[in-house]
Amino acid sequence: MERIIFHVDVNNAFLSWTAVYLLNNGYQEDIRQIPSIIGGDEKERKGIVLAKSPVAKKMGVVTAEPIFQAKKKCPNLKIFKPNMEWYKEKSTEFKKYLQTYSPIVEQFSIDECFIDMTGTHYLYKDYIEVANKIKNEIKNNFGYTVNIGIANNKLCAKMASDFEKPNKVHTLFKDEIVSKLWPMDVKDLFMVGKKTSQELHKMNINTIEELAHANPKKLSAVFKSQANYLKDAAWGIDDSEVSEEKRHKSNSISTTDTLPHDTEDIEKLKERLLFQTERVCRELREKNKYATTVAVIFKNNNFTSYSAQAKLSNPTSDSKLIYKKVLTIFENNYKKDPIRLIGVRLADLVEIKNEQISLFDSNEDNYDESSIQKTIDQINKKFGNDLIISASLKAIERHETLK
DNA sequence: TCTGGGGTCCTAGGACCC
DNA sequence: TCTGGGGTCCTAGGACCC
Repeated sequence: MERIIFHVDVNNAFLSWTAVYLLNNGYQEDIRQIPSIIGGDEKERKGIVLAKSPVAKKMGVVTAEPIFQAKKKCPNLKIFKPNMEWYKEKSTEFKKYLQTYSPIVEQFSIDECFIDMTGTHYLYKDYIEVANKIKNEIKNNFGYTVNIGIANNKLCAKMASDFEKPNKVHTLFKDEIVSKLWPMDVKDLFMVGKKTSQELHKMNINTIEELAHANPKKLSAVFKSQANYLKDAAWGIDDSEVSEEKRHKSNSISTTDTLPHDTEDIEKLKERLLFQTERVCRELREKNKYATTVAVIFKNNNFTSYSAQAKLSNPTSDSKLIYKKVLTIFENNYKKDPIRLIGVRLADLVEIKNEQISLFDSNEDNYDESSIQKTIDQINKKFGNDLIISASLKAIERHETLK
């Protein structure tokens, strides 16, 4: 039986959700109707466009460009701060609502879900009608609009939801590939970014139709294993399942900060790493997971990035043990260049702690305190003390510094 | 005050083993 | 006697997504 997949995409998610928040809180103007953006703090060097209103878009404002550039294009631009807590709330509410239509909902990002509607035809005869119902209910109940793509697989559903915005339902069924997908520019195909489209254009492949008919050997020579994906995608082929778990199986947790000023100050960098380690470890413990790999991420004033990673002897969620590893990696890899951004990443996360008793690790220095820290996390959460760092963590920092 | 932050997946190359 | 070749594991970097 042919599958039926919906892809539901919130239109201008951050901006729409902020608009709803403001209207709920007595703000008179709907910021979706004026030239506006959601953007980071320019003073903190986080000043880029995260989302834009349709009016701002019309004036040439694009996502991820610096705010000062956006202002040039659009002098009367109004800028609003992102509110991630609120966005997460709206995202959860969005997903929960969609689950009332099918048990198989996959959250693809904060503002996108796939729904497997196959087998719901006993309940809903006409899928386009259901999609319109969902779209309208979201608008009426929650105050923002969505696009819905309907297709026989995830890839085509995703492509369809992107067609014409906002507040639209589109289909891209098998028999519509030639008429709807093929005329599109290759750069609009999912997973074809800047590099890939440049390479394709060099090969004189400009439309998805041309990609569909491209010589497989030539494609493979340039794109290696990606060639298979490209060919399949151009023909609208995708067998992947809508799966709820897949997205929950996060295999890494990371945090990075762009610093207010470039710095070569080792103490400052280490202190930043300390807070970041605490941040990612707390998230790790919340998820009841243990990390196997620790990485430190750098970006210098030339925008050159580098990173280094190392394995822990045992998976752990103990901030103290992880911070020790972070410092070792930092000291062995920091190139003494002016640092613009620094961060910590935990990877190869496992569910169960693999307690490997090592003869050499049985000293006090390597005693795993993760269970104690979990308790501390809960207390901190209860009393709202978000930034308490345990004294022992601080001690490591001092100790390592003195060495 | 010029270019964010959080992810996933893939690849090339080195170390090591047989 | 002038350097094979398969396999695994690991790391760094890059492409891509929202």
